[in-house]
Amino acid sequence: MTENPIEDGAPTPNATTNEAPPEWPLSYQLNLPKQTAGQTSRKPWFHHGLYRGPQKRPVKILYSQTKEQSEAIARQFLEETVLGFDMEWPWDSHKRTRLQEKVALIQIACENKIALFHIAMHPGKTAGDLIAPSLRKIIESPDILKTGVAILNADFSRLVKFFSFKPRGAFELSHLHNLVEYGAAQPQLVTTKLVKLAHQVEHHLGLPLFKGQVRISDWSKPLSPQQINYGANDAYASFMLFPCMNAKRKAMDPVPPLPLAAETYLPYTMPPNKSLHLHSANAEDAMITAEEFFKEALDAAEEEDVEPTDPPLPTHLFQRLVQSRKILAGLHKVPPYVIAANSVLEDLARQRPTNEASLLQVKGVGKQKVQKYGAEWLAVIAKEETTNTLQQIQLDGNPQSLTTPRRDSKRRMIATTTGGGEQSSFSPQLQTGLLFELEGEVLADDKLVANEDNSSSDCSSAFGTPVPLPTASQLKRKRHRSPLRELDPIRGPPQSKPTRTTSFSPKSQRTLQNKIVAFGRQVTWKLKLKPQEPLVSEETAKLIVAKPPHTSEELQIIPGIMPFVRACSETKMDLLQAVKKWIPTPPGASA
DNA sequence: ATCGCGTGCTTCCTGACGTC
DNA sequence: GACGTCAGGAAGCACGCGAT
Repeated sequence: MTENPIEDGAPTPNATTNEAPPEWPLSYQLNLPKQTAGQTSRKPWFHHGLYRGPQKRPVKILYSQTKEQSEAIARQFLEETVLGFDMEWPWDSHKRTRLQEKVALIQIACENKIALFHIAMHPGKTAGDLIAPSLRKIIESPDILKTGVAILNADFSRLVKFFSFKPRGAFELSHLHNLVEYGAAQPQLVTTKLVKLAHQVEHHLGLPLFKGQVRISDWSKPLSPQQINYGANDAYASFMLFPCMNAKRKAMDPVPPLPLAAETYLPYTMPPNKSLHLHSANAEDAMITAEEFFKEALDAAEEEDVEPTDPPLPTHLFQRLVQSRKILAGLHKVPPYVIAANSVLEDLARQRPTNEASLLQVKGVGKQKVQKYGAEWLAVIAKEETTNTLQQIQLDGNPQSLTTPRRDSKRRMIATTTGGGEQSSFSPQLQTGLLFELEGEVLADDKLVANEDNSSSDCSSAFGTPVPLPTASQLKRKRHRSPLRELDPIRGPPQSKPTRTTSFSPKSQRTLQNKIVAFGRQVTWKLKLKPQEPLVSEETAKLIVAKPPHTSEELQIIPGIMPFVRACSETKMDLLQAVKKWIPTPPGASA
């Protein structure tokens, strides 16, 4: 049995922050076999057989070839509130005439069992002959959500067209996927757009879903083991995705309501790409669009926020940019205003872009400006950042305290669990979904969710977004340093450790910086996908030398370091070890 | 008023992708 | 295989911007 999806309380735009990580919501969990030493690790395909319940009970498969068997099996599902749902039919069913060949197989799944109703084998000529009453009841009940991809326009439309059923409770998984994936960060993307089941399974359940030729095999004959596996898998995946994504939804801030059943507002034909409709918390309205919901939430959050939205203008950096504009104007023999308007320089100073991509985000800066003046602007900004950071490290040894508040910080604070759009350095746990931890001894082992390159060996990839790096153990450490903890108004920021700064001669510093940059190049060569920009900038190298990290925590708080850290992990090159080798821990310093 | 630029919009086309 | 959707690129055009 699963929880009732509707019974999670009336969501409000001002829902409080969910600090506690959501737990895997089911008693049946992924149970991968332990890897032995030296064994090549590779992700297995998603398979219902990989899940185990209490006392290691496997998922049962119930297969019916007659209406009577179907009735007995269907009755076992009548008390469920959510069922994975799928149907199969011969790919050339439009050429066939028998009703059994219009809908050959109906699959439903709950947490502990999967039913395969092989309609093609049922004798009879009418819908009443073929479909057991309890199965029809399940299909037509609005209180039993049937979850699947394209369930309305593919599966349910067939049941309407050929069986004259009135199916209800079609829960389109793509809708929930879009909701938890984009949420408040990009509400315009929270639409009814369909997303492949295989994509969703890999994304949320962490394992690839096999889709071979069996999909278009003949479902009208007795099923082969491959067909049974395929049919059972699709339905079970459709079921598993719901509680998984629903847990992510409940972890969002604000908590959006569940999407409405698809048939309540969408046609049975291929749905247009429109804004997702959600259950409304307002008793007067039955529904609210996702865009409206997040707009209300944002407005409410901004009303509470009394601080000005624009950060103060960093006048020193602005003056530097003005000087730089003069020089550029001289070089290009154009008036300064052609290089950039004052407002553009102000935005540059406020937003402090660090690469060409972020330069392009600045209003008034396009490809041509980036090409002509981008390098100069980036250099001015980087120089200013380095000067500031070094000064700050000398003052308090905490480079993180320098993070400039961004214009859209509020929007990011109400971002989603897995977040589309730009990732915020304020909320690493939200980007990766790694706050989703699985229970159980097997899943608690970092090494068990296999991956070809071992780069995503974190257990939570089976529930969060499978983001390769940093590893789960690194992120667990990070969790203890959660930004929420650091911003906690009651407990206040954690006590900073005694700072260690280095006192190398300028020449030694330069040598060490060069070593770090060269290390970055080695890592780049090993990467399969080469980054467009150097993994480690001179500024970052300077910061490493200025305050050498001795733990991964210290390493990860260095501004701009994370792409480098990820690439090192991916290529199995130990950055921390290298730094320690070049810059040994001074005596008496605590790691 | 002028200039050069960025931006946004529309239209058309193509190919990829989605379902079974 | 059939059918439909959608994203992205290219091209052209209009408009707004800000310093002089």
